[in-house]
Amino acid sequence: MKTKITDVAKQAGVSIATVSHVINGTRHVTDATRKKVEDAIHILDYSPDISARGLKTGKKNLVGLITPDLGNRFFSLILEEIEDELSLHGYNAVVVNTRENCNREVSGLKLLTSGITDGIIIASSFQNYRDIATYIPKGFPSVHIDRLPRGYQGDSVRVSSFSAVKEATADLLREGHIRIGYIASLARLSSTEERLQGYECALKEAGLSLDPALIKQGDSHSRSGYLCMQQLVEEGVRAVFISNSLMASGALTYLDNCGMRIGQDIQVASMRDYEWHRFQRESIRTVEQPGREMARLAARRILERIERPDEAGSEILLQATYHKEGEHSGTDNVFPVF
Amino acid sequence: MKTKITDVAKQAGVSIATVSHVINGTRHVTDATRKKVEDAIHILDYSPDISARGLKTGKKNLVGLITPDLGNRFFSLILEEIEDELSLHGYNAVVVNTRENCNREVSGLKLLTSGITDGIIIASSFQNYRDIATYIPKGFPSVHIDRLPRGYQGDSVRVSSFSAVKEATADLLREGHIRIGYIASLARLSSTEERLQGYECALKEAGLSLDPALIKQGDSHSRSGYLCMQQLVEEGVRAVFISNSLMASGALTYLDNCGMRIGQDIQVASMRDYEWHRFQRESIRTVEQPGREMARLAARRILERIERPDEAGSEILLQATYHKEGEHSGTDNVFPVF
DNA sequence: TTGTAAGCGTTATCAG
DNA sequence: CTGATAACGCTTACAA
Repeated sequence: MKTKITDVAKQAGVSIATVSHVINGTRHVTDATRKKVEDAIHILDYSPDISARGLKTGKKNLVGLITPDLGNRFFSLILEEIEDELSLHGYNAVVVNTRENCNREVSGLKLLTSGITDGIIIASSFQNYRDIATYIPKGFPSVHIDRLPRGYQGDSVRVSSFSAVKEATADLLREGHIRIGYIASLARLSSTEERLQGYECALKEAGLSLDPALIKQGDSHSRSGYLCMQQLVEEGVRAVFISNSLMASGALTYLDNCGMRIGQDIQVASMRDYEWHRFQRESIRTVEQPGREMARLAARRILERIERPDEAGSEILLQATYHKEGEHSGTDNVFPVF
Repeated sequence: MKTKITDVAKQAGVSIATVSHVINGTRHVTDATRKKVEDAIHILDYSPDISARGLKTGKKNLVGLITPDLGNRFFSLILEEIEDELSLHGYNAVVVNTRENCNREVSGLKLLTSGITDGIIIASSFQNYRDIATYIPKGFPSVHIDRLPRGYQGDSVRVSSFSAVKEATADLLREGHIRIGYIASLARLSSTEERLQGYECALKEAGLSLDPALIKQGDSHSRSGYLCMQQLVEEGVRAVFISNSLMASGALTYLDNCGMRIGQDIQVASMRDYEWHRFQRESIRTVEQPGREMARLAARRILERIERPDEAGSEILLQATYHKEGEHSGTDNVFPVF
């Protein structure tokens, strides 16, 4: 049996109110009684039931985080950054990992919105907001991060990669590549769509038409990067854009395996979601996302919303940046994250 | 304002007891009233406050997970496996990421043991159990995984690498290597200690004395793997054992950078905590941990303990296995996890 | 300076 | 078959 506040009160010979007040420092008590209470707490190893406290006060000092893939360094990095920012303000964070599975996302959502947290930060796997809207109580503090389900109106923080991807593609075109392969990430995500549009727009402006055979649909994991790259090489492609780092890892593995030299036999451009040594060591052009900044902003935003739930939400939009080889930011980190 | 059970009762024109009972299917109601209640729930978008429910019932259907490093694929893999097993039994999982920081571990422990979960699974960063014992209420269902703080007596699941590491080291010795480098992981962990003992034991049995200069202390991250490997190479070492995969990644990066060929210029043996393509493609000997199995067992054990809190806890001990090059298990996965 | 008691949103035990 | 009501462990007026 876990000890409760009444046990402490009995042990200390005071009322439960007094115990509560010394714990929370919420009114003055004499040094003598304070000591008695503190001793009792120590003897009984008491710690308050935060669930009961939350029920009474409506405050939990906890924010929930729903992330699609903790095995992806991009998201675990975001998680770490959010944790840091929240703990600066006395909040804890708990995570639910959905693995891009919509059912798991729904059950995580139900869990985190039904009384244990003050608010949530979510990177949703859903394409349309209406499919999850039911599970987020109206007015419940929440900010969407990285991905924006269609139709969502409230708080969000994301980074636009459109311009940077377009620039990267244009750069490859400028060097004379006509047939540029594209490895796309999970189809239903807003980020996926936007990056692809950057690619398409660059082609269009160069007066080229889209070749569907050069656009391969991956699933954001390294395995699909490998397979898509294989197909593209068989198509005879000599330049490629890869729309996330995990798939880039798989793609590079394929190129290694078949002996193609990056920067020589084939030109590679890729999203760079996090520090990774191969990006430093090889001739890879990258589109960098300010992931940490996005995370910080999301954390601050959820805290604002928890404090002022009635204010209207809004979107924060950051920009990704294009880097030619050797121009990576954060080059102090030449070590693989992995 | 979140809708509560009284709102639903009012809307449906029944008592709150009835609402509760249709939600939980805990007594018979006529189809007519059931319908009224269900409609009301739907209209109002009601979902029960699990915190209040937990307060009343003492059941949360939630287990907390405390993990030291979600950026390490070893742990995110364990997390995924635990999630799967728990959800099979109707439980959810929430994670707290400590990043090997003892303060964060303590605050996570306080959070998860004080009313929101039914039990916890923890991979602790503490060396001695007494330093966290205060924060785990006596009798609170908990199982330790992967690492065993000194003095802990209850439920735990871990894998012993002693024999396998010894075997790996002996193998290198057998091939004529006398000066075998060792890159150790975080010093305070039981797993670190045990692996090092495997190495030392092999040397001793070969009649060799320990050379402290060949044992480098890392911190379990890839960066330290890089640096330690650099030092060892400067020591003139031509064979090395690396005691976790993350550090192996860093170490291999160093070897790449200075042009040393693995399996030729230097022999590498390493813990293999998860599937990783370089282990498949290069001449690296590995000591494999059954991480997924460990996770499954831990999940089942915590469920048992939640159901029967009074039974005595016990230790489950798995064995790591030594593999020479090309003998890796799970070779269907030739893709990098990363 | 301290204690009593109401109430947070549920479930469960009674009656009806 | 359904409705009042006590209780879960806590915080917080309100009293003393």
